[in-house]
Amino acid sequence: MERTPSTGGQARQRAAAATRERILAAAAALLAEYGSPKTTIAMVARQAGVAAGTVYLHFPDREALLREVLADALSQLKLALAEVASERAERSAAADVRRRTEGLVAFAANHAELAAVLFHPTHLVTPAGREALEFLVASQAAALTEGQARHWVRPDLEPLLAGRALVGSLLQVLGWWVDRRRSGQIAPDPVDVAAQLANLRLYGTAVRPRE
Amino acid sequence: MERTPSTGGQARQRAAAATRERILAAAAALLAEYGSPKTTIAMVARQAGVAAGTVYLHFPDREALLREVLADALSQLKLALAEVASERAERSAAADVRRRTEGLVAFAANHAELAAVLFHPTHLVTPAGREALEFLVASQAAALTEGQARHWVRPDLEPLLAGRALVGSLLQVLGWWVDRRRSGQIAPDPVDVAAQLANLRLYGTAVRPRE
Amino acid sequence: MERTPSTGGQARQRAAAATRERILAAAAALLAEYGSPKTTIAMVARQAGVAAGTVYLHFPDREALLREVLADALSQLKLALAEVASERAERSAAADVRRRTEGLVAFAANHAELAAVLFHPTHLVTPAGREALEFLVASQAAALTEGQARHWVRPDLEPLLAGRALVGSLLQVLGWWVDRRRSGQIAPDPVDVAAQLANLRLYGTAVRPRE
Amino acid sequence: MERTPSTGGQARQRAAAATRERILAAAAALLAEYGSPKTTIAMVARQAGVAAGTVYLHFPDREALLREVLADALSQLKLALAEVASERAERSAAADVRRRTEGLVAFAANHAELAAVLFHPTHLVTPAGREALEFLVASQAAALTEGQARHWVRPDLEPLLAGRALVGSLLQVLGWWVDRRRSGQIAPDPVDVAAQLANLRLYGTAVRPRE
DNA sequence: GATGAATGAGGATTCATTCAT
DNA sequence: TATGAATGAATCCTCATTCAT
Repeated sequence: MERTPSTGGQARQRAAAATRERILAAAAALLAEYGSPKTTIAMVARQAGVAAGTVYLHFPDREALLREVLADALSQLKLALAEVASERAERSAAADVRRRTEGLVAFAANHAELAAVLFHPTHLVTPAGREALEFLVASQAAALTEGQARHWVRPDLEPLLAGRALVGSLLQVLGWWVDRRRSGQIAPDPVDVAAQLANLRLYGTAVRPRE
Repeated sequence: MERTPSTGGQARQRAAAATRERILAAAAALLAEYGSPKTTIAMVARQAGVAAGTVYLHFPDREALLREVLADALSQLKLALAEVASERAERSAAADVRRRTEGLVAFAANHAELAAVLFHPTHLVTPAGREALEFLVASQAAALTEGQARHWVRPDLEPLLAGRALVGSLLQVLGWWVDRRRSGQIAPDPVDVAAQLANLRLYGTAVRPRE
Repeated sequence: MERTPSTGGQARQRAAAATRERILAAAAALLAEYGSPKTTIAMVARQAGVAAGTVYLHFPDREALLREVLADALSQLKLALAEVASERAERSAAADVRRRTEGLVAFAANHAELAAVLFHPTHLVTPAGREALEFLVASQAAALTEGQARHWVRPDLEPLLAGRALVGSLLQVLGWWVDRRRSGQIAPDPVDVAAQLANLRLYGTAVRPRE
Repeated sequence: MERTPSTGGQARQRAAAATRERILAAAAALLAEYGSPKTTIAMVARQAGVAAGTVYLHFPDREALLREVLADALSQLKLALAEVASERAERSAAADVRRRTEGLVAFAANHAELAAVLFHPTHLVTPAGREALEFLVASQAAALTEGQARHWVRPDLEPLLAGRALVGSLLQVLGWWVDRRRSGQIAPDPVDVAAQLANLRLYGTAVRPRE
């Protein structure tokens, strides 16, 4: 799928890699802003300061470029989530959920562009976008299943279905939140967003009897 | 020099209206399947069994056709939801949420195509799609606000944020569910879907202390 | 080229003739305003208060309709000019030129729409428009030739060339003048226009030695 | 992220410029022959020996291409007229008019295609064509005004009106003349055309008392 | 590796013309 | 006669992709 550049001079290799990165960065910026259907190769090339043909030196076609941007974003997200997950700490169920939600919100805050790409609706219909979505669903489902094993999560929940619902709310809210922040509109504080999402996830909307 | 054309030709009027409907139906089917960017006028015309030019006899442009399909779908959804809402009955908070969720799932089941159009991610970036989304968010937020007034809903929830989260889960789950059903894959029972969504919404994922 | 309507009821025939006239009038109005390339059959039909198909009942095609509008306008012009020409009066050369020029300006003033159609640049490239032009050239040339015979017109002038030049100035000035009047802009007085055109034609621009 | 593209590839630049010129030339040829409404981009591309899309590489749209052809033709005309005007010579009024008229005729003879474009009736309704026309009217009017100041031109002439009339005859005669020459028909000698036009302009059609 | 001009297959839209009612 | 919905060829323009330099 990718092409290994010729084995010649290392400086050239490095330069080529840099070009490749510039193209990816340019594509990410445009995809975050406009979504896939409205982002043309010409736009990407211009933004990257590169000729249109150069894009095809580094990616076989438009589709592959898009896929790679999304894959990169997804792996960054995985990285961020893994970091949170790996935190060594005894945590209560609720604290764990809160911590993970904060991690997700932090990712959206710190990698706003990647988040905007990942959560852009038009990308959910591409293979790579769908893959990202399904990864999130799967990990949420896994978390729920594990939670059920530990009696943190209600046993009547269908992990796959509930996981998908949770991902839906996360994508929707974070996508909206990131867009607002990126476009300079007022947006709730990250701490609040995380708290709201975590509470909603843990306890739903209903008042709890005697809590 | 102007003259109002005679109103005659009712058969023709009916035929024209039928053509218009065929075009709308064809567009709905294709939009549900492929989303807006991949649905061309030529495809719509072929599916409707008319010439390409005919589409422009009934709609000023592609955009207007898309808008109308989405608007139709949205108004059908509103209709379905209003019906549920108008049911005269003393309902508990939980029963009310369940009933409304069932109504939504029923809409998705009975108007699978419209639901698929409405929930197709690519449509959320169009004006009409965004309108549909914001309508849902607003009505969820309103429901939450009212619930807070009646002490059904936890007062710490931010209605707009939580409403958006709820819409996210509904769109995600119902979109996925409708797609599976439409493509003939196995999909959970409507009753289960509604129950899961309602429970998740009411109580979240955590086990409830002594319930 | 034309079609004789069926021999049936006379009332119907009269109605049909009226429709035909309405179409011609509508076409004239639009051609005067927009010129041929921007005037569509749909526009003509709407303006005439008639269905698009009806136009084809009275004219074999767009081209024929255009041709007839132009032909009508030309024959009106011929009529107006013939009237002036037929005035029984002993006239000096100069008076004759002035009278004829006044006649042309009067036509432009009184039949502004026909004049606008006739003088619209885009019509000069159609067969009918070219015919109108060539008619004017021929009659100017004839007038010049006659003038030469009577020693009113300088013998060194090439009638065909000079006639074309005269037509050029008439079309250009009257076209401009009619447009201004039709669009409500300030425009010189008809008397002035005629006087200027006649003087220019008779004596050119140079001051005359001892006049 | 932006980067100024290297300026290299002079050969390519030259080739691109050549393509651009080929397109302009093709457009000029077709516009001269058929006028704007009948000249399609496909025709231009075919005539230029390029693909249709290539045209849009060099011109933003059809309109811009047309505008540029007309602007080029106009500037060539201005150049030719300026050359004549700048000739250092003591000239009598009549000699001056003759010289200028000869200059115009020479332009029509030497740049037949450009002249045909410029004088094609359908172009007079485009913004660029109108601009060309108004430029000519303005310069004729200016010449007349100056002539009046020097007592070469009759004081009773309205410069703007007379200027327009003169332009009308020039366009009409030269347009006709160029067309004949371009289509291989017999056409008067340039010297004769210039002489006739100049005489007509100076003295009109009437015999002059004692000349 | 990089360039960017060139390509051409679509895609949206218009409009003269036809024809069943 | 009149209608007006339907047709489809023609036109403008876009954009992913190629390739000679």
